[in-house]
Amino acid sequence: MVTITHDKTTKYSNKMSKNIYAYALVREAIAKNIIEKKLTGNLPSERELCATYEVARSTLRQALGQLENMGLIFRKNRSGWYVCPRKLKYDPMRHASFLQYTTEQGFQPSTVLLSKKQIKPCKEISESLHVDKNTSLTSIKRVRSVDGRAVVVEDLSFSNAHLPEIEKHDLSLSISILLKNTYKHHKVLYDISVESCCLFNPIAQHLNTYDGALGLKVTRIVRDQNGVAFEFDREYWRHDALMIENNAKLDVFIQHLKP
Amino acid sequence: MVTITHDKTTKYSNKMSKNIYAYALVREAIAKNIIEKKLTGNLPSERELCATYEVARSTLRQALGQLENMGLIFRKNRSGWYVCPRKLKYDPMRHASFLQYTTEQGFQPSTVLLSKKQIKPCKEISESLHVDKNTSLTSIKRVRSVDGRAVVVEDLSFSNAHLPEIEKHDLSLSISILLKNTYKHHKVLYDISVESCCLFNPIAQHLNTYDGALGLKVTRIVRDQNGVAFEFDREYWRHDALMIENNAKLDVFIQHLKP
DNA sequence: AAGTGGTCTAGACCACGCC
DNA sequence: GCGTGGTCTAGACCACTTT
Repeated sequence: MVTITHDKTTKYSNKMSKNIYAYALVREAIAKNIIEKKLTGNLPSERELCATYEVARSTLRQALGQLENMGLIFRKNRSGWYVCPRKLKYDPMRHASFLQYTTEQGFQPSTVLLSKKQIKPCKEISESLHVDKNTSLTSIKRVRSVDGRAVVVEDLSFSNAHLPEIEKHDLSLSISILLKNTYKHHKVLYDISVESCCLFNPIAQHLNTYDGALGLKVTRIVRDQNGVAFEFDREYWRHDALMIENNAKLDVFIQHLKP
Repeated sequence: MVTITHDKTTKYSNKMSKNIYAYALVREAIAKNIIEKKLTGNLPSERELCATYEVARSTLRQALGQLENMGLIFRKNRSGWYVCPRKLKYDPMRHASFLQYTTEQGFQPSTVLLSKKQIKPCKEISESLHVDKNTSLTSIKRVRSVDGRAVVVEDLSFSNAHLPEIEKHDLSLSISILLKNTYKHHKVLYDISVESCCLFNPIAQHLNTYDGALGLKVTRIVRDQNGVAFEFDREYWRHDALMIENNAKLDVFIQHLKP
């Protein structure tokens, strides 16, 4: 049970004044309580919040939905609303393992391998890796968590020709370490793209969220030191778990790479 | 007026079957029509769609909201729902002007200067630019559009000391060209961060969207060839207008930059 | 003036988590 | 079995855009 501060004289559903709507007032009131740490852990139940702010449940849920979009709160399926933990900072260009950058930031990481199989590439992958659509690729799906909270589903496809016997390794561990130690890929290039997306089942289920939840989709094409693409990654992140960060790099150097 | 295809035998509000909910069925039906280009331009009115799919308006709006999160449709304030144009590809690391990369992709760009003033830095800016909190900075706000659709609000802060008389230039034009031609900054480094966010007024209004709409926040710290930070940018993008893209760069080179 | 989306209500019942 | 959030309805009125 959590008690929250709330000015009893405020009529949150009084929509007449200055085009300020009830859901916005409720949103701001709850946001204030979260930012000032008066609200932590789980929120009171929706029906309780309705009573507190004197609004209908759908109005309250509009406010909660926006707080969710802001990355302040999230829901566990049918169990309640919770204040979001801090975001993980992630540099998709950096040659660092999930284990490394999560522990650097004080998180407890874990990984579960969902599947491992041989696939034929879809159009996007065959074009990106420059392989024929009948080439066999090793495909693995993994879900990765920080502090017990699932944050990303990865869908990785590897060129068997480029990484012989890749399928025989333990692929729930760090791929970047495997590339370094077994395949001697110390120099790696990335093509990255990031966009806003929706998470649908079954990905949403793996992330303990709902069908249609907000996400961030990160796509990576990994190349060896000669520029040959050998790995295609799709990462579906919880939108509220992630801040993409990339530190200064010299534009000039990049131009030197294209002689 | 737009006619849409729709299997008349499907009862969209029959929620009993296989945990498939009405809003998900409506969402998929409309998405299919958009992807197959049977729906273009503006959608039928909400009340019309309610009748078509035999659902209540709030159920329909849940479906529309998810299609909006998917980046398939967007709304113009109280005028209707529209199919989204294609996304702009944007590389925040690249030393290219807005004019350049939009026209490269076949868009018609435009920029409006909203304000230009001298400010004192907030905590985040003073730390990023390593300047005292009493230092005066030139701050400009701009809104940029492609094909007449506002897509990003920029909030740029420049170090006056580093860019003397910056305030005297026409700041609705390209800053990167100004840096090159006037200040001879041919080599520039960036620190970038990207995260999901909500757009609130007045930013939401500049982007012709609603208070609480989804957005992407891109933060950039720009440094000169010596690594000295002289510009702090905050960019608030429509979430449905943008795909962040960054092409392959050698990790090794970056390590060489830190001797 | 008519039509649109935007806000809001007061209910109802369901599916699932937790005890 | 109780409490939670999840889905859904059928209205009402408002603010704004379009005609």
